[in-house]
Amino acid sequence: MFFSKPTEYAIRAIIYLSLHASEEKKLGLKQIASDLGFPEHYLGKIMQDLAKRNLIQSAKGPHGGFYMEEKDMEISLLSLIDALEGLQFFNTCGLGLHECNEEKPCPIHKEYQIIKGNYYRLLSQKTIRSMRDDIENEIAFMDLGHHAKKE
Amino acid sequence: MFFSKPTEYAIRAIIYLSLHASEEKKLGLKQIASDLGFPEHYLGKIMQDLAKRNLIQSAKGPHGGFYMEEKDMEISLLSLIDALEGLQFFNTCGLGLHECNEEKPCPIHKEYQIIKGNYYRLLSQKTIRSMRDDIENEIAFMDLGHHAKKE
DNA sequence: TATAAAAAAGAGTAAAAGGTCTTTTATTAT
DNA sequence: ATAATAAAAGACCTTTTACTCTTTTTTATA
Repeated sequence: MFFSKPTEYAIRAIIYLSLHASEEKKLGLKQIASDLGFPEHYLGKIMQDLAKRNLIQSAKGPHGGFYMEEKDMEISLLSLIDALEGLQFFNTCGLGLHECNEEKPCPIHKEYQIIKGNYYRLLSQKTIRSMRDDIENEIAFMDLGHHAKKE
Repeated sequence: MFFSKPTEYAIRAIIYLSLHASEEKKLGLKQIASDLGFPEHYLGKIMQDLAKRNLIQSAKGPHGGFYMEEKDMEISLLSLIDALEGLQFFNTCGLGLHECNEEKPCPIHKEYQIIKGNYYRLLSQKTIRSMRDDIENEIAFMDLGHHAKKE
């Protein structure tokens, strides 16, 4: 994929929160990790990080857990990725060359720039809210697969 | 970047060979590694692997080294990557979901498929020969940067 | 005000990726 | 035949990434 495991976990956990949690119904780490099939304590640190950066909300103690405020849902995938691992990817040559630019382009420079541009656009257009809405309207899906809990 | 270090080293070394080596003028590992600034023995294994797969030619002993035959230059970046690390990338969901397909697309599925398709096309169109020609015609460049040897 | 619930924090472990060093094998030229 | 050259092979080391286990802190509520 394009980004690291922690970033993948963060993105999927955030989308999950946006769908199933609220200030009135916080979700505990244990439940999120088991529902998504992620390693609990590892996800714990990632959630901590997200909370510290104020990208999600957290509350300690009984009936505590994680949730998102409406404002948190405005964030785009791009900003999320930027916050978590930076956007160096978009400044990197497709063949790994250090000296590659418009004046001295590598053999795939032009086309690769366009592809990165399209990906950049995609990531900046998709907000947590827009993805949540698509899932709620069954335009998009995020199956839990074999991790889904019985009803 | 999109692929692993070994694949990056392989691609750049192959392009370098296509430009500077031939059956009459083989290049030794030492020179290739120092010219490109890659770790010598690590590159050695990668070259071994390429030779074993018959993607480049190698000869032991005095005046031995690596080179490419004209036929070797027909290979595309896509086939190279396929040979070195496989193409799972192109079958992977943009959000890491296991269950993501046309029927149950993830929230970025459609756009991501298009981007992957464009990247796939780029990689299959660029052959070693086409890239070598572009560099020889100064349409493209592959600077050695500070690794370049003095003339 | 004690207790239990839950996140926060920290230290340690495991696996994968990337890289080094040494020995062996094949080839060429003397 | 021998010596030199260069790739092939193998064992090992280092760093980074991914993950686990334990302890501490905060907070709601009985």
